[in-house]
Amino acid sequence: MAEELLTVGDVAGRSGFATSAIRYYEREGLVGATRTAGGQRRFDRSVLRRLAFIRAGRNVGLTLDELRSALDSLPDSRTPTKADWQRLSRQWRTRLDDEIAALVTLRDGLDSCIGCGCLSLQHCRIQNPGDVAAYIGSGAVYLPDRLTDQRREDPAK
Amino acid sequence: MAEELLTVGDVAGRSGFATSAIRYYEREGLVGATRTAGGQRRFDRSVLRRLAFIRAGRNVGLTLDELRSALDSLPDSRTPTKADWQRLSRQWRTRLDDEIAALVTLRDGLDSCIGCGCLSLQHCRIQNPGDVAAYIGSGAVYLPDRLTDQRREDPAK
DNA sequence: GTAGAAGTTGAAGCCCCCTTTAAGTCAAGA
DNA sequence: TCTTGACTTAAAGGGGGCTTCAACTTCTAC
Repeated sequence: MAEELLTVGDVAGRSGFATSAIRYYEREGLVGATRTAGGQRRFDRSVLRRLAFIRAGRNVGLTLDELRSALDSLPDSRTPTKADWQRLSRQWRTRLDDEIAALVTLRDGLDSCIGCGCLSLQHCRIQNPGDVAAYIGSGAVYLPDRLTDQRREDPAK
Repeated sequence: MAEELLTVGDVAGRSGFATSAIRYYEREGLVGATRTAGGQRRFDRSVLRRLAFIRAGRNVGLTLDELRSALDSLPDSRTPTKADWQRLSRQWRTRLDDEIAALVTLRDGLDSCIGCGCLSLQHCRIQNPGDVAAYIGSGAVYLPDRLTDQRREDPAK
């Protein structure tokens, strides 16, 4: 018997993403799908791993663009191995380290602000955390709201 | 002679905010302004301190709603003192501590993920950082892009 | 064969925080 | 007085990441 394929609904149920999100990811080229004769999407199980990667990456603060690039770097010719996934997620560690360092710098600056109460536009470190910005670099960096929004949408509703 | 009042352009030059942002903040009730007979805004110098507070707060990740609430808690009857500003910004310290703790938890989870390469939807800690979400609470929490976007817009352009 | 659940599309909407644009009005120096 | 730069407004736009809607079509269990 052939491999069983999954519908969007199946994928939604197993991944925790809404069907609309999964369709959006397909449109955006983050996941692939075949079609039935009638035009409905059918997904290989391997999409679940990609979606797991996407969810984890979003939690770390990566944009869909970055995730697409990362996923595009996976080999076409063979099923990605554990080592492939490790290679991609290892970079996140650095990213988180940088974000943490940025926040610590900001907090330390804030401490001195609280002490002086100045909020000076010229001097206050919380006003001008240039070193923080430089540390972080130019990419979009943020602690994702997703983190505060962990309740997965109910697929039964 | 009476106190000199500032135009939006003056305020923009001194605060580093764009004039459009300052007008927006006035519409949203974060800062006040009087009007000339001709309908132009005139700002008291005290607006600069409020804007400094707003910029710092945005850097820490507060929304304009939260900043409005904070600013509304300042006494109407007298000029806010250093102690008033300190009271408000002291809360940010806790907030940053929480954000840092959340990121550290996430990073530690990621370490184990890199180790196992699983990205399991059921088990992976980076997939389900429920403890992190619980720690942070329900408010919107994020490391603002603003931090990565520190170059102030040129008021002369 | 058919009901009804689940799938399809494109377009529009949302949220937050502003920026941009268009079409004009005001203020201040020469 | 006149010129010119700065100001005014309402309305629309943008970006990221989806969600929602309307109006169908397809699939599957009975």
